[in-house]
Amino acid sequence: MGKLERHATIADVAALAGVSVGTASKALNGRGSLREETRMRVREAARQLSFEANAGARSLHSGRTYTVGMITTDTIGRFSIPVLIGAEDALGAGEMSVFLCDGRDDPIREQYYVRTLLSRRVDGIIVTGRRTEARTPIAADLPVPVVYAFISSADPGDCSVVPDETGGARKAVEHLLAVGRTRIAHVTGPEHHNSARVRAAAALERLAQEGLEPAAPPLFGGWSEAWGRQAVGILLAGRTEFDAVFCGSDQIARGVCDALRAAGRRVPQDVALVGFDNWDVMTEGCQPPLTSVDMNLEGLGRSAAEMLLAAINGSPSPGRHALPCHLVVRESSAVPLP
Amino acid sequence: MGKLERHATIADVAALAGVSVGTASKALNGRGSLREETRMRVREAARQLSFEANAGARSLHSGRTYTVGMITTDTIGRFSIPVLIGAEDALGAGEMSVFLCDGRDDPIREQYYVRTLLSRRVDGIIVTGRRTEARTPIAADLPVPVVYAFISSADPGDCSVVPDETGGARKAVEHLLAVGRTRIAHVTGPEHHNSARVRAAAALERLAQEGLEPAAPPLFGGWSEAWGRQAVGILLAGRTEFDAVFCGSDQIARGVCDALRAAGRRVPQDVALVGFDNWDVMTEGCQPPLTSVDMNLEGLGRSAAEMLLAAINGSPSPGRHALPCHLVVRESSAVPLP
DNA sequence: GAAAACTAGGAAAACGGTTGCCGGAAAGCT
DNA sequence: AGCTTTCCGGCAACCGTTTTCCTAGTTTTC
Repeated sequence: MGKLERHATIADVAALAGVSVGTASKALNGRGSLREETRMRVREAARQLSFEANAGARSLHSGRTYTVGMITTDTIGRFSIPVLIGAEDALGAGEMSVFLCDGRDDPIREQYYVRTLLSRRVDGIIVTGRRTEARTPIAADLPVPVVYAFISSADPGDCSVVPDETGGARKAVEHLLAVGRTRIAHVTGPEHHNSARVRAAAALERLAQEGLEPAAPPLFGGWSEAWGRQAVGILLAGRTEFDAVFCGSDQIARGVCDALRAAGRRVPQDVALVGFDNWDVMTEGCQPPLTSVDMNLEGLGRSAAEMLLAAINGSPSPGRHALPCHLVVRESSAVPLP
Repeated sequence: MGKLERHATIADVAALAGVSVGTASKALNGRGSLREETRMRVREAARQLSFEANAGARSLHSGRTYTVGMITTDTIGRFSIPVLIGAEDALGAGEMSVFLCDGRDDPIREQYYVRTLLSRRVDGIIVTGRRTEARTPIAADLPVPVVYAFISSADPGDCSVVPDETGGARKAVEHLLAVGRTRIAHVTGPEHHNSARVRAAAALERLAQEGLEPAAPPLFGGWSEAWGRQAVGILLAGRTEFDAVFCGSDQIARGVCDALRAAGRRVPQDVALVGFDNWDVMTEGCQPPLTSVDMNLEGLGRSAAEMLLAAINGSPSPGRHALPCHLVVRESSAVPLP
């Protein structure tokens, strides 16, 4: 299996087909007026040399590279990946290639990437990250459009696409109410984490709307299973009874589930359980399978990419766009048999 | 926050500095012989216009683009991501940018990506994927070097970097032997899956080396927790006793752990448990924390990137390179107190 | 049968950089 | 003063494509 020595150029193709370079270009791009026979001859020559036009040279002329940069603020993680996949998919369909840049929470590294992307003349940039918090804009006065996905920009003039976590939390509570639960507790991540606060606030508000109090003040802790287990201890030690727990993440929910079972409470008969993220590993591993809020991250990535493409074509969509979450109901919150 | 209209060109810089284009280029790249004063003047002009040399135009001349393509055979998943991160890191250090391409198990899509990457004149390509199986080469006679990471190429002349799963499985068994277990069972994924077969074979072989039989024939099933739980049922129903289970994945191990506890067997006192993958979500979520084999995927990605860089610079490393796995010991296999 | 109207394809100028070569000016030497 | 050397920096070619303009040849038209 030899290695082809070098890439064929259009000059090679032209020579082989016995035409000028310009004519070869026209033949391959369907421009100009050429005899069909000539066109075929050139195409055949190109095929024979497995010619692929040099995209760099081409974009030199067109001013567009058909590439975009994707920068992750923090690390490429569980949340940024679906966003990334969705975006890659939508962009690939538009014949655009994606530069991957892992920011690693390092501002220096991030700025280096921004410069690199600009020198590569990307047509646009997507910024994403692990959390939904608003962040300072990646740079001021960039010559290309930028879209923030999942994470959002602190500048309201920038285009950000985020999940509607408030709506998602509300849906979770509404579902628990619909299956007849009224003594609902909330266990979630650290209070300094934006998502934890937003989801907790939305849950409380929705309960208040029904004239209900939560079964306990929201329990802020970590995003781990261990915290979920620990939180159950706290709930059981408290005086008030509870018939449902809405958790800020699936991992917490799983911990809660395991601890409840260990304490002899049945899920969902005694306690209904709803998680957040709809992460298959957790929802399927949980016994019983876990009801959860899905943020549709892949769709979010896709939307972000579409907005970026629109912006590149001159129709920006500034502002913060919140995409709906939806609830996926499974056995952990199924109505108990009468 | 306005938008800069267009990228400054070196001609703009030259004009502002009052020198010719060629001189400007030399000043910025430290070539030629120029007065220090001139150099500074040009640099200042470049800074003022926030000039970034057009990488496409530049590579037109140098013949190198300082980009590589990363194609995932199947989907961007739990295994390909660390590989990808490692590779991106190593390449970024070498000032190379990465094109991300998600093959999605679709050969058409894959071929499209190969063509695109070639037209973008990448300096090399890394192919990765979800499984370690050998795959047919991505294409014959490519004009750029290719390295397969995690997945491997069926052509032994290609460069592949893979984890030494055999060694990893052996280490797991050796560890169980070292903590005094002799009646060891093996629960793993589907038999048609390469990793399942390789790991099982290595485990059996290592046992045989001690003159031992497994506590039961290897149990092939799925990679899920559910299968792990189910497998415990099978083991308990069998006649032979067992004092350890080596699992083909952490998810299986976790299922096994939960089911053992539910059946009243203590981990690690009654049964020691070792998983595979060292996936934090599982090893930490498990009660007790899970001992597991780590394939060092990030390091693998890094190695692959380094080999690719070497190949680009003219020193290819053909063949299949197996990188060592290591065992991370946690409580699930701790020696029981005497 | 000549002028007008097409048609097919070539020549050359971009696009944005890099680099080898060369010439002019200043400085050093006799 | 005249010659050589050194130092700066400009000129132009080149990288691979696209596109505009133009010309020569072929048809059509009256």
